[in-house]
Amino acid sequence: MIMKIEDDFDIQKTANCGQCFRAKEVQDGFYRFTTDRHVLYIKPLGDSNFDISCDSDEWFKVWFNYFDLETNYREIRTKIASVNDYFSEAAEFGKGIRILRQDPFETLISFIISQRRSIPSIAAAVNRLSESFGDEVDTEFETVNCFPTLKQFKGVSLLDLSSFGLGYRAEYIHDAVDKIYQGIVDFDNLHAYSDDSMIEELKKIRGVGDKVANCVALFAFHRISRVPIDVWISRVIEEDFHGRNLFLKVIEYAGIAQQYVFYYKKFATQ
DNA sequence: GGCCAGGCTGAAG
DNA sequence: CTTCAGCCTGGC
Repeated sequence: MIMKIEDDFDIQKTANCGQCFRAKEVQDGFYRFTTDRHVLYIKPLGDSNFDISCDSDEWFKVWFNYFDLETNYREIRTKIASVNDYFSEAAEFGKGIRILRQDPFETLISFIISQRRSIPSIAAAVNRLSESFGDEVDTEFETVNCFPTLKQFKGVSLLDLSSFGLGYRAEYIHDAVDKIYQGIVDFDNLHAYSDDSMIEELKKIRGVGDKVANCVALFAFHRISRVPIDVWISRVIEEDFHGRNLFLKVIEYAGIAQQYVFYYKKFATQ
């Protein structure tokens, strides 16, 4: 069906800006997104129209929220752009990016894997895990593997995990699954935590530090004032902001500003 | 072959 | 509190 979406919404940028690892361009301009057991094929048709593969019921139950369509990004982008020239250019370059509300467990495991690796290499590892341990869902075009659930990960030994080219991260994933399963990390209730206590709770997991914890807070729980500081954002603060953390100037939506800036620094200025 | 990548840990200053 | 080597593996 056709859906009209008037606000900033660029499928390609949203899929490729580094916040998610399983979104993919499939064919004929369609992008495939998956979350939980849902699969969506979506294609921009121009003039704010999008061809989507699901019905209106699923769209409003699942995807409207996933793409954060109730938030007015145009308004936020304009405010971010008004800070200085750098933010203005980054916001223009990243215009259309939306901060997804991804599945928390998938986000956690994906960003544990992400440390010291490139995006394609992260995506490959996440896909291998999905193909080996995740459920299969049939769509009208293909069979898609879901990201494995906590239960499915629980059934995988550390030894088996180690055979996935995850290196030292295999142990971190094993620890994450273990601590969530045992309730040492209160994962199911994280949505009720304040930003700071959420980060603290996540950091109980081995291999989860400030950066990964902030990615989970931002990309799964939509805590949009959180700014994950990776090497690219550090470089911006050093090289372009002269050591000042200018994200503080737009703290209410600093996470969105961060994503524009990350995308700009990594893909436009290299 | 050598070096480095979208971090974290643990040890030492 | 801050710094820094070492870590698995794949890609160049």
